[in-house]
Amino acid sequence: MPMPGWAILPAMGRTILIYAAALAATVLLLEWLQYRFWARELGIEMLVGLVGLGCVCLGIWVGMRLTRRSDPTPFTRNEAAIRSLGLTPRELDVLEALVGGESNKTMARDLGVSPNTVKTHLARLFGKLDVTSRVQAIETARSLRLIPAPGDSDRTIARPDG
Amino acid sequence: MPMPGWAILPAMGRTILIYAAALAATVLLLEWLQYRFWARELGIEMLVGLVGLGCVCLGIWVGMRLTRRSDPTPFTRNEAAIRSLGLTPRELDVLEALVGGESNKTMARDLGVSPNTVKTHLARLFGKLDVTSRVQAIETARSLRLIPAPGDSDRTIARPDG
DNA sequence: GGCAAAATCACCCGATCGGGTGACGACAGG
DNA sequence: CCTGTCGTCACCCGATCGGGTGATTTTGCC
Repeated sequence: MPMPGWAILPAMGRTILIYAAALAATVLLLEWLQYRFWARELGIEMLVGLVGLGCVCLGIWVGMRLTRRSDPTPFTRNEAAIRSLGLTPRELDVLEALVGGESNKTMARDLGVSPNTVKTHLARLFGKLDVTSRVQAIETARSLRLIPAPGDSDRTIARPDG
Repeated sequence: MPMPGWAILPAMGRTILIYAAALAATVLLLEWLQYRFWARELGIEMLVGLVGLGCVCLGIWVGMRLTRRSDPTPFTRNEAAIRSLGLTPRELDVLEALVGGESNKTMARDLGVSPNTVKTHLARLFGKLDVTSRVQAIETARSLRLIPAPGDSDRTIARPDG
């Protein structure tokens, strides 16, 4: 389910409603039970302690739900920026191949075209992104969400020692 | 404060201790107060409700503290990888300058050295990272957590001794 | 059919990069 | 004292890059 951005506040509101309902139900339940049996059996202190413990657990659960991030960030490509920059599909292919750090010759082989073609696409890409080097093109493209940044889609964990 | 890795669990333990102490203090406070005044004045239901409300707030606070800890990912530089690769401090400076996408000449001016020196550092960097291009060096360095990735917090944790 | 955009490829040329080698001074450690 | 590491700089040289121009074919659209 896509879950658009405006849904987060209603989601939190629903959580708060659930919490309020649970609290009210607990209070009602206690009001119904307490006078009859437990107040005399356990004593007021123990009863209050149990209520407090239960409410603390409930609060922890609520607090965790409130701060839980919906963070995975599946990386939606910025189509608006692509259109406003006038990037063609082939130029995007070259841009995606660029992040591999390969040479123009290798990218040309991977894309099935001539190195000269890759050079042409790259030149137009540099002009449209207003950069002068491959690294700057990658940085700019990532900041514009044209290509996924490391950590967006797949998380590469480093191993400290070999 | 360097805050070594083992300190995170004691930090959570401290939070739990604070929560336990607050709960105990609340219970003791109530035990001291309730019999004298409020139990007769407000009635048991209101008292239990107030206790529950307070404990829910306390629980929410605890829950938020427990989950907010691990979120920001402040990018701790992988010192182990730096040592295992044998990267020198100056090579790391060149590596950090590399992500700007500038030419060797510009990096040399920024670092206050000759372009030939930058070339030498870059050559050794490429050899140690086992790459052949600037882009690959940046990608590898990011995957090894040698330099911050675009998604990470841009605030670098202090280097140990400079 | 005509037109415009896109994609492809070629060529030239200067600047830069990447690899390799050698050298010199500083500095720590055995 | 000697050795190793680090940082600095220089030179050569081939490969690559980046910029520019021009041309052809394909594609889609009016």
